[in-house]
Amino acid sequence: MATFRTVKGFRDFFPEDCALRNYIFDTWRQVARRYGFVEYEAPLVETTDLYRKKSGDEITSQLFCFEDKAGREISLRPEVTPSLARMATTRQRDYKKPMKWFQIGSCFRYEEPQEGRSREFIQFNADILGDASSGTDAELVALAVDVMLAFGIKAEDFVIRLSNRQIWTQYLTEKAVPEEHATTFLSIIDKIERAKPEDTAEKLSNIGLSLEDVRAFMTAADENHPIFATLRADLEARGLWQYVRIDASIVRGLAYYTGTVFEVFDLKHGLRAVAGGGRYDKLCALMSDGSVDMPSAGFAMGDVVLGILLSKTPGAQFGITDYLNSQMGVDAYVVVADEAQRAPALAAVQALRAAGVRVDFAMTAQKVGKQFQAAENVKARFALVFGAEYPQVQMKNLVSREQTMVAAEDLASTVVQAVKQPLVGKLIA
RNA sequence: GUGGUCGUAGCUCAAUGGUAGAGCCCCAGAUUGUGAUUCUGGUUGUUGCGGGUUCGAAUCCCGUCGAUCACCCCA
Repeated sequence: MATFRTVKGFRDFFPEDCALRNYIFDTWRQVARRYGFVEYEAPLVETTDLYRKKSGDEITSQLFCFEDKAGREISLRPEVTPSLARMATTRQRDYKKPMKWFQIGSCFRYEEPQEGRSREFIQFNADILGDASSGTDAELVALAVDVMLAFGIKAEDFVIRLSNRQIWTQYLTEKAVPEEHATTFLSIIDKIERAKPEDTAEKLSNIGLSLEDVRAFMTAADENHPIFATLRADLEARGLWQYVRIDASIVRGLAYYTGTVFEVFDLKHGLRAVAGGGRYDKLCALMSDGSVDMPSAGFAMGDVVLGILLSKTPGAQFGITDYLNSQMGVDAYVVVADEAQRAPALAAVQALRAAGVRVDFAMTAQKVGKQFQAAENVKARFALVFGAEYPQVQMKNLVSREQTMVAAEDLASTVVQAVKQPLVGKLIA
């Protein structure tokens, strides 16, 4: 039994886990680049005040915080948006608007871990800064949809639940509810599907509202509500409206959202939200004490729930398998059949690697059978046998099992050509 | 932070208060120039940890740590 283990809520990434993680990263990055986003990164730690200033109680109660050796209050980042707002407000004049930025990195929240929830998780963040239009919101929803599709997660597997906080602020204005109750009210709406109706009714009556009236308003706030009109037209034109379901109970816990809000949910497994985000028009102004007013919107997708969803979605397996095959294998395994030929074999290993071929070999003397087994284990496509016949080298296709002799001087160019050929599937006897 | 369930080999699990086991995996050999199968052998445990009850504890009790579920909320 190991004496040491990972700290509660933290994960190891063994090679197979790391390969899956890299597949997720590559897919995120590829789709974001397809949308014209550029990548940035922020520090893993910030002053605790940065999070106190904006996020609201939900997040600050989960901060992974500590004092550094000089007594400064520091927190591991629970999310990246505050750092982004800090960075963007500091140097926004250096960048043309709108700024389409994305980021991939770890975040930390001190909460009770369970399935889909760990204390360190990796987020993909995509944000568009300096554009208040609903076209921006549509671009972000479209990106979220395309990311899901890129993973092989299809329309029957997920949905974007979308709303707009303004329908509720308008509602409160109509009902003459004092503004200081707005946060309380949104918190009630957030829980309305989970809490007991009588509790909800009581909380609403405390701020002068009735559950029946709120319920009726929610039902009426469907996809025909005028507040969604331009966003809907945009997404319909893209053919993506089918992925969106208007749901007025989506308000999101973070304090800074001001307009469109949405979350990505799976439809078949009852998992937690895969992604979430929305419009935060006032955040940059808040973070810069009013000197930079930059309306913005964005969303984040976490690797943990996404990973669970990928493992449970049959259609997502092809992409993973392809990626793992391309990333985990090597092109050629050099077999040293005769130790007298180790020197030229090593020279060939280095020459092949210099030519861009992925090569592995037995670093100590091994029986030929062992070396072929090792070639199989590392998923090599070709075996290159250095033996008594050198300077002829035997080249064996480990899939088709065909063998040919190649002159040592032609080996690099021959292998380079061979690995470009499409894979021939293994025949099933 | 609160409550429920659980914790045995690297993994999946067995062992009714009475000597801690199996399968898989891994390593070596059978097999000295070809991948599979098979066979043989081998490593692996302070039964999460610490106390307690008992002649005797993997088993019962308490605590603690961890996993998981619910609350909370969300990536």
